[in-house]
Amino acid sequence: MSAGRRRTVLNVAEKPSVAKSVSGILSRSRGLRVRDGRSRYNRIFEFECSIGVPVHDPSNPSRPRYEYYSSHMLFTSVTGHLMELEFDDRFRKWHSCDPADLYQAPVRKYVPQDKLDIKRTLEEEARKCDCLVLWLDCDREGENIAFEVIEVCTGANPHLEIYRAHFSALTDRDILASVQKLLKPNQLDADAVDARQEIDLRIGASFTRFQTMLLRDAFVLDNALEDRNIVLSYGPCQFPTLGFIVERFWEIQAHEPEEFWTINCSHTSEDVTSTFNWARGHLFDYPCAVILYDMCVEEPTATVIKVSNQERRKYPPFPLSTVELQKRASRFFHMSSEHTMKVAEDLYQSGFISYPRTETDNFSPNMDLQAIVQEQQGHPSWGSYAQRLLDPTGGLWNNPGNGGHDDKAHPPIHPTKFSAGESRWSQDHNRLYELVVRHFLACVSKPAIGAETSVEIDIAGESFTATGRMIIAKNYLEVYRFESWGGSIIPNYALGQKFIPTSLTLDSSITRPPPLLSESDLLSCMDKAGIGTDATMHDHIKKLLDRFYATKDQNTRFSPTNLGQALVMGYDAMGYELWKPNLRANMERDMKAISAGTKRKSDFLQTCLEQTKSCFLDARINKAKLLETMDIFFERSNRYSESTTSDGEIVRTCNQCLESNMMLKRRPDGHFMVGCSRFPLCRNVIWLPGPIISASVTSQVCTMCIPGPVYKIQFNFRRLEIPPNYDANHLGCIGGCDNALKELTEICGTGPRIPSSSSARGRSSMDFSTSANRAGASRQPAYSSNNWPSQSPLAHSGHNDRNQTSGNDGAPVVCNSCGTLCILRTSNTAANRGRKFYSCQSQECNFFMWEDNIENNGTGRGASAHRGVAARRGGRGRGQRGGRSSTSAAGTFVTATGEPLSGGRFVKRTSSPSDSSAKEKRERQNKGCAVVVRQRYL
DNA sequence: GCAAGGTC
Repeated sequence: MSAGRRRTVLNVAEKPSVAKSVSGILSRSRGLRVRDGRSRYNRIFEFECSIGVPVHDPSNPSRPRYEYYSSHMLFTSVTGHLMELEFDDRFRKWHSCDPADLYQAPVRKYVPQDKLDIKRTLEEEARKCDCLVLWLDCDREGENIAFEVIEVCTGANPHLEIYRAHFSALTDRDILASVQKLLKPNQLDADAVDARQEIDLRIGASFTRFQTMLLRDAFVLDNALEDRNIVLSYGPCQFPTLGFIVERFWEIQAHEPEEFWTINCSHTSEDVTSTFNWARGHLFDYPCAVILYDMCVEEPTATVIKVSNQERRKYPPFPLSTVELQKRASRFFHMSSEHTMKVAEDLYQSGFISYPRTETDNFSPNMDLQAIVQEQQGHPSWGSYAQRLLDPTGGLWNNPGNGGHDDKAHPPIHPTKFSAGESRWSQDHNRLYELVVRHFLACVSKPAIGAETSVEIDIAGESFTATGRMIIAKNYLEVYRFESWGGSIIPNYALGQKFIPTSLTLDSSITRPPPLLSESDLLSCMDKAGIGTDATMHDHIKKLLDRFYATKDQNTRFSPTNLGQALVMGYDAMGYELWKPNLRANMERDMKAISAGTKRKSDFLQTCLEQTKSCFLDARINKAKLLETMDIFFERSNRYSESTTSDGEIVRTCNQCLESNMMLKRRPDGHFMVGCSRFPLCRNVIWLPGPIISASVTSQVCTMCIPGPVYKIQFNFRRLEIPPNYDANHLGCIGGCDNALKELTEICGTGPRIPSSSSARGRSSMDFSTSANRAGASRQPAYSSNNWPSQSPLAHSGHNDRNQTSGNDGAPVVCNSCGTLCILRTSNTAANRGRKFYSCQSQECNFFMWEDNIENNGTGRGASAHRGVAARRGGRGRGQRGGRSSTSAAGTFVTATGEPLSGGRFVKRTSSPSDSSAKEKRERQNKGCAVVVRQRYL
């Protein structure tokens, strides 16, 4: 390119509004023409302008020299990403491949149907041009979109010279400077986004297909979910968002109220009552509180020991970012984040507010903030405040604070056009516009100022403090009516003054669980953990509602549904943190490394996909855990997942017909078999043991069986339906080498499962832990990731139609490692046939003790095994809740009534100290200590 | 029919 020669330049912005604004600035509105493109939203602006392009200077390679060209500018836009990532056609149908294949399946970027018009515009305009200048937003996504535009434009005109404009705000200064110093686009930023897109697609699609096909047809979901087309999606943003909701819900359920005590003191003087707060706050120890209280009552004279006066300030909020807009609209107006964004988008489109998707919470010094205030002077509600702000003698103006975030693309949300309300606006349009304007006016105002008086008194050595506040200047609070600054007035007290309190009471209260997460809380959690972006956070929340993973009540507080809980519980039980925010945080860290050039996209993709695929395969092998947690909340359906089992998984080539494959299949009654896919021409079949919960073909090949390869199968058995000396998780082979599998088939049979008259779902009656929801009980099991569901009432009832659950004294037997009820069973194994043993019903604990060992000394083989496991698992088991430890020795059994089983080394199980002290507290409270004193002083 | 990210 030779300096001075006139160029034709195609400029592309990320959205139509930016194309318009930048064209206006660069043309200085002189000779600006506009015409339609093929897309109705993306018009083309034309004007003349000079551009500065970098020229490589060998003498100073790090600082390019610039050459300037007068240019004919064509300025158009895209609308966000021009391309989408998708699997090749043959992997797109759900049943076209194993979901695990999606980790290697070829992917391609393509322009979707609704963007083809924009693509054609770009191609047509690119053919006329010498240069392409990219004006996408200056963030990683913008850089990635830039390369999508480059691909389309160079496809039409390979001779284009390509430059990137960098600007941090749509201000004259920034834009005019950037066009004079164009740079090259940054491939590393675009690479980071490519990697993110690919991983999101592969993880999301594989897990979504896997869990949908596994669970949708296997359970009778709630009525609302009975649409068979429901998708049980997994996504690296939606699941951590669900995780926040579920964790809070479990926290609430696991909360155990605790009583605490406070000494409250008040004093009325000059018709004003001051409330004095106890310096100790509150005590959980009742006797201690009573002693201190008694001392105060004995010598109730209060002495003023300190009086202080201080000026306090309440600062206005930082300039408004998207997340803050959503949080505040939710708090002030109960608007959902999704609705807020819709209304904000509408206000933006019609020019009343600035771009509503921004992380920036500080104003660039270049912005003319006074001009924005000036526009608002005529408003009937806040116009006079705006006038006062602009009055230099009023002293109300204050430069806005800096919240510390800058996305380098958009300013904070602020009003861009005056309105006293439009006829077509809904109430929410009015509310949101008012919030944006008042927030802006508040940002440029002085903080509120108050005078705070603090009085400290001493009663019998105990200290109490009363605080009063008087607002001296409301300042920003005058216009920001959504916030208040509570103040109370207290009378004047003099140092050394003595008085008798009007009331002195000992009051009890109980600790309360935290509230359910509000939308504002949820947005904060997501923001803090980096889940989603300002433009997508509300989408992730809405997705949880759409998928029936969570519900939102009238107070915008979220609860997980049974489905949401079951899924999170399932992944948690598998030991994966797929529902926690770490995955996304790690991804963000890796994206930064790719952008910085310290990590290569290809290396990162390879490592990350290998790890994720291995996690996926592992999850599939452990799918029984997911099925188990679903069992807690839902009944099994008789549909069984035909979709996953009709074709089956290949185990080996059929050793009879040698033509087809032997496939692992699930029978319509839920049992498993391995049969030749040539059936009925070939009738080779291997029936598998009845108590199998799940079976998955692994990639491991048996080294003994021929003809190979014979792939091993990961079995998961129902613990209580197989003899105790067999492992519930068994990697087996159907080729003939696996004696354990043969024995289990012989012992347990291949027929239907043990029927249960008491089970609504045909479950084994001993499987008590899954009943809460089915029985219509309102209480769901409390659960946290280190805290298994508490036992259902059935667990303690001792009702069991098949198994004895009591010890030799008739009382129920409780496993003292995990606190779960035990059952007495009879062994069927050849070595121990007829021998009785106690079996802990907790599937987490899974251990047993021979009954004859208990009667001898309680330290037999079973006890040893039990101890070993308790140690391996850190001594914690299912049903054992934090803070409540068993008082008995490890590896022994005691009865629930606290009596030891005969002859053994057993320890009495006492009620917890907190239970007895709580009872004592209640009794003492009922004696009315506080009431007596109230009578004395009132 | 899957994700998350842009945007209209």
